[in-house]
Amino acid sequence: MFGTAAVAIDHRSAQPPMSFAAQSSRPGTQLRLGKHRSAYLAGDDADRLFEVESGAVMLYRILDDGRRQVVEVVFPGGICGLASGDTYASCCETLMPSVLRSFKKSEIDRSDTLRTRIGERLQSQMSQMHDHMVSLGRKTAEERVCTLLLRLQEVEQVAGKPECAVALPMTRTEIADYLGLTLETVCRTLTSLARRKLVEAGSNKSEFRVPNVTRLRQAACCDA
Amino acid sequence: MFGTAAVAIDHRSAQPPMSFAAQSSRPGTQLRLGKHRSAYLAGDDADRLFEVESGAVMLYRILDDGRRQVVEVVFPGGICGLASGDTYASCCETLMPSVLRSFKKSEIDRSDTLRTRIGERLQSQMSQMHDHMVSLGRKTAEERVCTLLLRLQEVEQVAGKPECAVALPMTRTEIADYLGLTLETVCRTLTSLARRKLVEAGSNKSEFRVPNVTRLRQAACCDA
DNA sequence: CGCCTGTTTGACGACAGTCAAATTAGGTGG
DNA sequence: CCACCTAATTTGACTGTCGTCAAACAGGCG
Repeated sequence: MFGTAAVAIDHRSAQPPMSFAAQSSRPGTQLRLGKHRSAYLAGDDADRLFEVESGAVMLYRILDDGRRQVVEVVFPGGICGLASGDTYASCCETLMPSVLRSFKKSEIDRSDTLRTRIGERLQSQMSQMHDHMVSLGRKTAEERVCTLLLRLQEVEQVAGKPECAVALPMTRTEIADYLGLTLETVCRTLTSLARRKLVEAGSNKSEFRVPNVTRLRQAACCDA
Repeated sequence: MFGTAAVAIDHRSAQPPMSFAAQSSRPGTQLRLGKHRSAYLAGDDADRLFEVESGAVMLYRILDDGRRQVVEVVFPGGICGLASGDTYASCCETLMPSVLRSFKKSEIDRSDTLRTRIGERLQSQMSQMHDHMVSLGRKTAEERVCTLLLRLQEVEQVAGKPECAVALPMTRTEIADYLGLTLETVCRTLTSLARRKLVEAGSNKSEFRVPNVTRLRQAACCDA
């Protein structure tokens, strides 16, 4: 279903200007991708690991009948490209123009620093995956959407944007496939949240303001 | 909600006889636990990592209102006890009498071999978590149950039991909390599978035979 | 034997999915 | 700049799967 033919995909698409600190001094090679580009597809030879430097990517799997589940959304600092076999089990696609740093498996085996760094990152990603499984298994549609909004808000805070605006760097379909819902349910839920002033629609369809984080947190049923 | 008081829990309960190869030569300390015992609880000081040597454990989180989600089921060879903060975010409980090997964080930092070994394990666990998120987000009740049965069957195969019998080392409630369903739905689904001869009830309520793995795989909608 | 826990089955309801149509946004070319 | 086209989003009506509530049943142990 996902052949290695896909490797041909666009490893140097048109790219907005971006600058990064200390990028030349780091190991690995940089990979700049436009919006909605694949870094790799399920079935590709899993010879590389990636660190997201800027932007965001999603990892997803697709069932034979077309159902899709986004299993991870990875922001700067996060790792993707892990595989237990010798091919990737998931596809990796950018949500926005992104820069990835790619490391050969052999390169990693040789570097202690790299392995340690990756190990640390994986711990926090595992924890986030656990959170997300709670969402998928036990939360209502509204709670899932609120949980995602809070997560995105947190990411922006960390990135140094202290505003209460939250950018949704995903289409409704992508959100739905991440939250285990349909796009219609995501729409309805966002509308409902807006009607009840838990969020306020921004200028853009992919931007919201959160007037009261505490109230949103309650609606998300977050213990975290 | 989950205080460290719980540390008092039963770290030396009655134990059936078990023997392990080369256990004395390995680092870390052994922890023998009876059925339904906690190795740690959410909120406990996260100073240790565990490897399951025999038996099986589940990791779960509980929401304030009591909803529970089992986020991982870990079989021999698997790792648990990872934490991104300084306390565990999940609870770890045995599904059956089990032996864990526990390592101090400091012990791991000092050992390359240990870190490498753990890293490898984590890759396959991440992959299984991805699989499970597909179940939770996109599969029907029946597909989830079939997927779990297949997974358990695989585990038994690896453990060297080439029979077609599958032991369910979990109560219906635990299965439900793992699959994001209710125990009633799990019951009904198992009954339905049995009626349609996709599984055959064993002597024990917690044992099934799988007459035709291929048919079960189709019912599980597995691409893997 | 009786109690307790776990499992099974049934009746009913609700939350989210499906199907469909309307509306909006974004991008392209004249 | 505007018209047009396509993709994305929103909303509505209806359906179905699974959850809820409840009761019966089975098994293990004192």
